[in-house]
Amino acid sequence: MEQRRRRSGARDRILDAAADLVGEIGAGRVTLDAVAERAGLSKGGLLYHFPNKDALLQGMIERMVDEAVAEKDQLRGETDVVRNREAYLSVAATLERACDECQVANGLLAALAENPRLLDPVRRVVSREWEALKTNSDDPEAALVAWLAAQGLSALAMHEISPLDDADRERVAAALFRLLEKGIAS
Amino acid sequence: MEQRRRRSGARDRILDAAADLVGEIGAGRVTLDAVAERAGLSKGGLLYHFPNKDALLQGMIERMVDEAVAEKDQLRGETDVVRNREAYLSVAATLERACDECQVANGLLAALAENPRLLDPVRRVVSREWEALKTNSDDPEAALVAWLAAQGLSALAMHEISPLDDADRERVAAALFRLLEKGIAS
DNA sequence: GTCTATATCAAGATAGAC
DNA sequence: GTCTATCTTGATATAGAC
Repeated sequence: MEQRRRRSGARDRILDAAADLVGEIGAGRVTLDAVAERAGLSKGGLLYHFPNKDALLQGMIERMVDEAVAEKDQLRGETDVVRNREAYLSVAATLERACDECQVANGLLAALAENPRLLDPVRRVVSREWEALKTNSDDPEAALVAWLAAQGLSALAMHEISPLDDADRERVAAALFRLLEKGIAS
Repeated sequence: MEQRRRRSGARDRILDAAADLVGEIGAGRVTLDAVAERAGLSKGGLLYHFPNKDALLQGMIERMVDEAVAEKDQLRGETDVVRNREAYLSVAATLERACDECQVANGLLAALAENPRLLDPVRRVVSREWEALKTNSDDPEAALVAWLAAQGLSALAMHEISPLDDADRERVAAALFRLLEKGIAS
């Protein structure tokens, strides 16, 4: 009974394949056939796990949101920064991710292309983060600006239009952390 | 010969219709039939102006980029802020737009869904802005952070996942302008 | 739980009339 | 410059065997 940890095996393979394909050929062009082939099973097999395309996209989004939240939570346990803590965690998590595995992007884009309502889970998380920042930050202005900048970074990377090179990224990271620590000058 | 100013009339009507539809039914579901109907002509007529769907999407993107640039240029003539001027103009333009007519969003999303390469014009403009910010700003750190935050605002609005209410928006605007004026505290 | 069909349908694109 | 066909393709989804 070793299969408690992986929810299904095939399920995750399918989601991985779908995410890859969105990145490669564009969200609007991903087909069930292609996903099935990439995941190493037939279309019939795929449709057993996800009865239709919306279910597949919904699965991508949900896994993606879960992973992003988990990432931040893990960081929460590893860091001892206390000033503007929530904003720090968000910014650090965003910078860390760096779009190596930009599945975040892929899932989002696919959802947007097919059905904007699939973004509801993302909407919820973003809303919750924003409220937390407003109420729990030591310096809300700095926290909100830094968080928005991190969102900007993430969006640019996601759409693959980011003009930042590595040096830029370091520079921005330093600036954001300084902003969170010191605030905006007065 | 009064038709110098409007490039074709029908052309713009088609682009408007396409942008509307992307917002309403999702980028991946826009069809040439639907665009033609909305624009008040037949599919054949549409295909005279845009020989295929990629050409239509390319048209949306190009018009969108042109308008954004024009908006910023107009603002350039109307404002006398000098400190971190380029960043100020970008931030102000972003805040102004506020997504009343979020065609920016629509064009982008449609392009992403169908063919990531259609974003090349956007890539160019973003890259140019970023370089300008790095070299021409009085306080590059503040300018880059503020610009990124504006990009974040824009992205959130574009994907319709923005958690900001009107009060939030004013608060953020004030913080960004203060950041550009005063810099990050040291 | 996974496979092979195949039904069904809609979309993009073409050709040629008006 | 715009229209009405029509062609062709490829995608979702179903049914039922293994």
